[in-house]
Amino acid sequence: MNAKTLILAILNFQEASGYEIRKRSTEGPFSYFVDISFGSIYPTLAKLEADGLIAGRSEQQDGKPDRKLYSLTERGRAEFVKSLREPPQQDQYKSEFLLISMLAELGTRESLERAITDRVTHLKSEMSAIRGHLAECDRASTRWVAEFGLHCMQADLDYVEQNKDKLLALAGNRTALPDAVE
Amino acid sequence: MNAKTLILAILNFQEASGYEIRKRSTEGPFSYFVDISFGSIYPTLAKLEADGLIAGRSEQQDGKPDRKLYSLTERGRAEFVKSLREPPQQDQYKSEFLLISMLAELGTRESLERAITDRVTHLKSEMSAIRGHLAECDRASTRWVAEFGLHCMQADLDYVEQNKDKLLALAGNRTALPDAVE
DNA sequence: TAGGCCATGTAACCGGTTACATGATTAG
DNA sequence: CTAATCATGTAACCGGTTACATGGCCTA
Repeated sequence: MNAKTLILAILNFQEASGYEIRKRSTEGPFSYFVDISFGSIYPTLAKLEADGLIAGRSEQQDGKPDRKLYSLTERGRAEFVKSLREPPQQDQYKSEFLLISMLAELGTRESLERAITDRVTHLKSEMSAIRGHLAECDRASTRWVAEFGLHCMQADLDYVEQNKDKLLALAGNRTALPDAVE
Repeated sequence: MNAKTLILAILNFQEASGYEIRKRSTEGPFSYFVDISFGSIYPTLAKLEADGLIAGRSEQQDGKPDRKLYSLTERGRAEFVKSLREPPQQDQYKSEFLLISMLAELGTRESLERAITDRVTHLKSEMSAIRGHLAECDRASTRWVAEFGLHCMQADLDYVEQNKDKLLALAGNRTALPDAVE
């Protein structure tokens, strides 16, 4: 999942500036499975425009800086649709929390407790953000994805809350440590 | 989650060569939340050795090429344990499948059907791999993580299987497309 | 005999992040 | 008066991947 695809996806919905693209990639319904920063947005926009996949127009605003609104060209839309129909890459999932959990014996009760409560609060806030998107949007496919997210995060939350004591009990338990994972 | 942390985590369990580290990062119990390639393992091992966090020794094998086994030094273990006790980064999750789903109207029935069945088979094979690790390992924390993975993947699977028809029904439905996500 | 596994390593490249530069306006 | 929001962009850097080089052994 690269900047190009994400930008094309956002522009497929509506015209937007680099700044708005960033906002949507961090706050909107896309935010829970992608994320990009300014440093990759602006150069990618320039490249996509040079390639003729998007077109930009400048807009003056009063009280605010000028901005450059980009929209998909016909070619851009065609190419994007085509790419969407190809088999997707597998999901990427990276979790430092799970690494810490897998080595819970090396942690302290405090460090583990903190990691767990942080995870729980973070999950809950993500879920309420998604509920917010859900309330504002009635596109069936966006709803499908949002419900998916809620369902999976709820499962995550349930497991962590129901099993946190087991994990906490392992803190500092050095005797359980060495073993061949082979 | 970088190469350094993962390598240290693997070596914390036991001495290993670069080649074994790669295997464990793609096949072992770590595989479902991390992944690295040779191109980052070998240079990182060299750097960690230069920094005195790990120590390598060469071993001759008959019928097989020599290999270099690395193990944690005292300093390496101390630094690793310390880093484990710091609050972890939030999980990273990237999914092209969800992007495709969010734009299901632009897909074809075939492209969506394929994406779904690929996801389902992939999830099932990951889950059976985890069940395999579970059968071979009795470290409580590793089991905790494995059960967590199974629980979350099952939730993913359930949602997809129970709701795939809704998604499929949207394929090619252009009329439902334009809308402001605002 | 072809392909896969064992095993280490390098070089080119790439896709991204972080930090910086700039500057007006608005809300607290 | 300070901080945040709006807005665009660049440069340095970094962490990784892909592909290549090398080569012996084993299995189908």
